[in-house]
Amino acid sequence: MPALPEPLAHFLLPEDGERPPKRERTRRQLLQAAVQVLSARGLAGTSIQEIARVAGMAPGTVYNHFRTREEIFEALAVALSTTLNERVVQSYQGIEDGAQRMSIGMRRFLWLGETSPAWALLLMQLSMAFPQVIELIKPYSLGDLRLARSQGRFRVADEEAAIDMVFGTCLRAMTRIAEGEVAAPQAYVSELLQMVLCGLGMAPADAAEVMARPLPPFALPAAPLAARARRRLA
Amino acid sequence: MPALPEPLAHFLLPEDGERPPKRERTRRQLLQAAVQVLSARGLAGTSIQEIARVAGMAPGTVYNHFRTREEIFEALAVALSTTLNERVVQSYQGIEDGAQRMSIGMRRFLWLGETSPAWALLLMQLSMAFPQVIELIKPYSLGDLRLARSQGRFRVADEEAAIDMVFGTCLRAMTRIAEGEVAAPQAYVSELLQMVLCGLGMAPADAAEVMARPLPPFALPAAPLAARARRRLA
Amino acid sequence: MPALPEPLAHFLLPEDGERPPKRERTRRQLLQAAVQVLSARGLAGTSIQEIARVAGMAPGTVYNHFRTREEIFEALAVALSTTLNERVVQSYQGIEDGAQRMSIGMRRFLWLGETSPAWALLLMQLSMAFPQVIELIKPYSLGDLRLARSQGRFRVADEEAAIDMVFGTCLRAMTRIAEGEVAAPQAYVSELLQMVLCGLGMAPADAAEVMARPLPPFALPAAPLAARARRRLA
Amino acid sequence: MPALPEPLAHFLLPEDGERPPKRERTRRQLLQAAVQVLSARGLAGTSIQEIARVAGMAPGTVYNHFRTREEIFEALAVALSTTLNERVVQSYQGIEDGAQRMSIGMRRFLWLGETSPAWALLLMQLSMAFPQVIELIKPYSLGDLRLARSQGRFRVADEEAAIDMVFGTCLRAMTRIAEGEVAAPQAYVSELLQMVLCGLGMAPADAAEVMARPLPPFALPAAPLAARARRRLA
DNA sequence: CATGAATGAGTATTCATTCAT
DNA sequence: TATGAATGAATACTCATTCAT
Repeated sequence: MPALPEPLAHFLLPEDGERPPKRERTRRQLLQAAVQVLSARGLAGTSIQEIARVAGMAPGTVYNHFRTREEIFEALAVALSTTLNERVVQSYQGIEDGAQRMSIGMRRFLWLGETSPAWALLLMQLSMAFPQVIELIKPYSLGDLRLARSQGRFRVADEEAAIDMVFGTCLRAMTRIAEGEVAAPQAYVSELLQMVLCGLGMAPADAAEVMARPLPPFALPAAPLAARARRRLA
Repeated sequence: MPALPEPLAHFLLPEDGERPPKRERTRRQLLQAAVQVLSARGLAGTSIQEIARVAGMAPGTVYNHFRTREEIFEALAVALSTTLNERVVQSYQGIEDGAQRMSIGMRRFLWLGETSPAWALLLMQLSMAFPQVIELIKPYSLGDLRLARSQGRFRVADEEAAIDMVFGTCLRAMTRIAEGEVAAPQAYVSELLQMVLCGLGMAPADAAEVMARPLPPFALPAAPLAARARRRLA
Repeated sequence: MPALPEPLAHFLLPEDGERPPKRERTRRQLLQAAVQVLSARGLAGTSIQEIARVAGMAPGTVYNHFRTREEIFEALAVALSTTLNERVVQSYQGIEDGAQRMSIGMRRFLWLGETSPAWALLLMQLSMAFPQVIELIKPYSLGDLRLARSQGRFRVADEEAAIDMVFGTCLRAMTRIAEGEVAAPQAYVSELLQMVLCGLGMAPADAAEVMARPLPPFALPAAPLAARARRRLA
Repeated sequence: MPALPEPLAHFLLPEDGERPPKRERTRRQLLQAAVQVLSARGLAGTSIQEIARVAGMAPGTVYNHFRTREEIFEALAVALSTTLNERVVQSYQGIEDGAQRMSIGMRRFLWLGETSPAWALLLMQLSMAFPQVIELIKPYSLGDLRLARSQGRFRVADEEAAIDMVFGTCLRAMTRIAEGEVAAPQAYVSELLQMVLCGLGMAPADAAEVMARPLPPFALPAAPLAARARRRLA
């Protein structure tokens, strides 16, 4: 399975210089194995025994970390969604324009479909089975939506409907991109998101201007304090 | 399982006055049973044996009509999608305005989520597993989109992206409505589709006006000639 | 399936100019279909439904002709064995030397393995499941064996053992030839049967001499009287 | 199922004083159960579920030891053939005369048909489905054949044909004996093998002399060193 | 904690046979 | 006689989960 783009790649790996306790290490190995099998076989086709086999462990071991088959997938769904979320939000930390913040979120999301189709499809699979995947992202989108509205950038009558349009469009577009059905993803994304922004009440010119701004880089998170301290000593 | 609204209810039933041959009758009973089980247990949880049991038949009988487990679901997906499609298109037969045609399609679709949540969720399940469900509808949407564009009602740069926004939004909205997560579906649908129409390039006022027009009735299809003739004789 | 050599080919076909009643014709079609399926799938893998399908009939029809699955195979076994037997015996009708008669029987048998491997393997399959295949041939072999003994050509202490050596050797050799494991069947058969004849008490020189005599032609049977009569009228 | 004669009986049992690990014990229990069911129902009629039932285990357990239905039968075929082979070869270890070695092999083989008909028939069944059964024995027979030839005892033109006569005759004779069709097996075997030896080029008197020599005892193998040591300590 | 053998209910699918038409 | 839809028991194989070691 092709690696995730850097800022996401480590969501299952120990932080730099970090050496998590064995229990945690085993758990991550299992989740990594689950990713592999899920990508290859799909949710329904993924068995505990194969996850264990891929992780190089005995089937029984899985149950020392997860009470149930479902629990593995759910843990994975939450971890993946949370990490993606964190990184995206962090990438537009300094930006004040609600419309731009939201456009960045959507662009980053669709960018994942283009650069890591396997991961994107995995995320889609999990989002269907585990609503948390989306529920975890929603608050951030809603925050940006309200910000943009208060700034007079969006003109939205029904927040709920707006969020549904945003997520519905992005989920579908991500799938189509990841499945290789979109010939020129860059242009496609640009046009698609301009339409969405217009739907949210922006004038076409403003939407185009927002989409023309550069996408801020997608950085690694600052290492947690403890890890940073340890690294300094080494 | 609550009945489908009238114009759809008969997609598995014999036409009025029709008495299909036994083979066809059994096939429909099986599909009906499949609907029940699918709704209750979900795609992955639906076994051939339970379909047979619900249909009051032996497991082997299923294989006189479908070569494979998949084939049942696929047949159901296609039948459901096709019927819905036919009825919707028929309901706006006389209407010339592309924007209105498209808005009617979307409204009718979401209306199904409201009036027949179980059926709507079934359709969603099937649409994930069988792309045909959507591919069968696409050409009609695309036709209306182009019509509206040629009439100067829509201003769309990328047809593909536009279609994805339409379908993505409607699929997600339909699910949320069917799952009862939307408090006031009427208003929600109105606002949602106005946003979509704006995204497709309409001015807010025009979008509002289109959405204000009445939804044409959803009629039973004219019976096929042969059936009508037979009925007249009876 | 490659045709059987002429004198055997017609064991499932109507005699020349013959037009058997429909019942008989259907029965033969079923047996022919059974041959095809058996050759392709083996005894255990042959289903009634496929025989019917290959014969272009409904499964139920089979049961108008055979009470049971077994019965088809048995009928086929007996028919095939009987026909082969008849033709072989007929081919050495005029020959008086018991040793030669027996050698001809064995040669003809192995010749089938070489010229019609598929049929030979079918015959082997059937002979394992239906002892009749062999029991039908035995009396003829035994007759020839006794003749040769009374002529002082064979020196055999135990008839039963002799017959078992003959059949055991021929059955195994036929299989190996039919499966293509024998590089030079002609020489192989010659050496093999010389050994068998020596085992039956002949001197090597006599055995060689018998095997050097030409194999009499394998002719079509004289048509049965009734058929001949009918043909003359036509 | 009647026990196998001693030297063969243990091919599924732990060596004396041995206590194999659990996995191995279970595997042998499964093979033993397979023997029972195969003998009673035949190859085609033997189901995994019945093997498991007879072994007192759950059906799934079988698949922890054999990947496939076939694999059980094959494992059994190989184990049975190998053990028989080993014991026979060992029983004529010190004998130098190739003709005698070969005659002992054949006699022992047919003796199994007489003393353990059920096992013999099982072996026949397996030998039809799994050529390995015979292929494993062939090299030894071929070795003896060549030895006898080099000693001037056999006069054989075609090794391949000779081996086929030997195996063909023995397989058929074994079946007939095991099925109780032979009234006086001792005499029968003696006459049969004299014929075979004559076929291989011996003079009748020599063949009779070889067959008159006593059959060497059929001993248990020397226990492996480790096992012997352990036993001494106990 | 990790192991991995064992479990046993569950699954899709096949197929000989019956029987109403 | 032929049909072919229906039957329903049978079967190989899977897999989440348990538990003794």
